[in-house]
Amino acid sequence: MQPLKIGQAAREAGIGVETIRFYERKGLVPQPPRPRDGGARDYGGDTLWRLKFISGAKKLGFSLAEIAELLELRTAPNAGCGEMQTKARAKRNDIQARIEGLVRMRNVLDELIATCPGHGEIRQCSIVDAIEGNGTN
Amino acid sequence: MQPLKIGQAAREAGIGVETIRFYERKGLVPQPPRPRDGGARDYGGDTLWRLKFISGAKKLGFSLAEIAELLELRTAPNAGCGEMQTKARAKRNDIQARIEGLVRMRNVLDELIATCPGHGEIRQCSIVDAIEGNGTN
DNA sequence: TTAACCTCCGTATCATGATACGGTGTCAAG
DNA sequence: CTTGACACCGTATCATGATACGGAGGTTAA
Repeated sequence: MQPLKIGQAAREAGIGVETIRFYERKGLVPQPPRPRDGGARDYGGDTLWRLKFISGAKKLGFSLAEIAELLELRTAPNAGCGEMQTKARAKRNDIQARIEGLVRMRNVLDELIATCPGHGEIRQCSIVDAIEGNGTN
Repeated sequence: MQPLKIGQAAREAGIGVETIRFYERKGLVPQPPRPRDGGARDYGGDTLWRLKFISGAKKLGFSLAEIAELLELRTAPNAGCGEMQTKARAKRNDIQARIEGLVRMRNVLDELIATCPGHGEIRQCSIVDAIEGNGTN
């Protein structure tokens, strides 16, 4: 199996080459070893998997720090599944809270959209007034 | 009516004084004129309204750039309610997509937590596959 | 063999959204 | 009349998440 080069991996993960190097510097993915023959590094296998994982988690709104934690859930020493379970639970609650915040946001927007007539002058737009009220809370 | 000073306005809008100045530099709010008598600027009226609007819109997940557009809509001569509604809808769909991703993530984590025996290797945990799948899309 | 296109690496720069710092001025209470 | 709390202003710094640049070298295909 010939090496998956960084450009290839970038395309597969839907990110940029520079971004991969950035993740390496951040320690989110290990930099694959350079082959003895001096060719390009191999970004396939686990490295590609991690890149895809990061890309996916980012789309869900996780920060790189959080993604690092998620990755640790898996990378951790085989010994204790219990500790991992605890971490997973904490992360689940994190996510649940985030969902609830977003649902509230969505509901407010739904209400605004429903109330707005959708035509006429902006002066009478109920959305504008409602957003202002939202700031005071 | 005596002038609403910047500190007062900041408290009313629920933001910091430095943040107001930052918004001024960004052009999101005009800097109120300094009175001829040399006292403090008046951050009441429309300025306060804008600060509250910004604060409220931020809570709904709008970026400052988006908020600038929303504010312009209001100032525009023949701006309609329709445009405002369109933007609100777009943001709503944005948020909805994020919610759906997070719900998937939460469900996978729930499954992991339920399936995990509490001991042994974490490698078989399925949490990660779902996230990875999300990255490829 | 020469152009096009990569890899590799260090360093620099950018965008976003603030927050902090330092100095000056003003005002009001004690 | 001094102390303290602000206002005002320019500039600096921060965190996060990238993206760009420059130059050396490798690979490939016309």
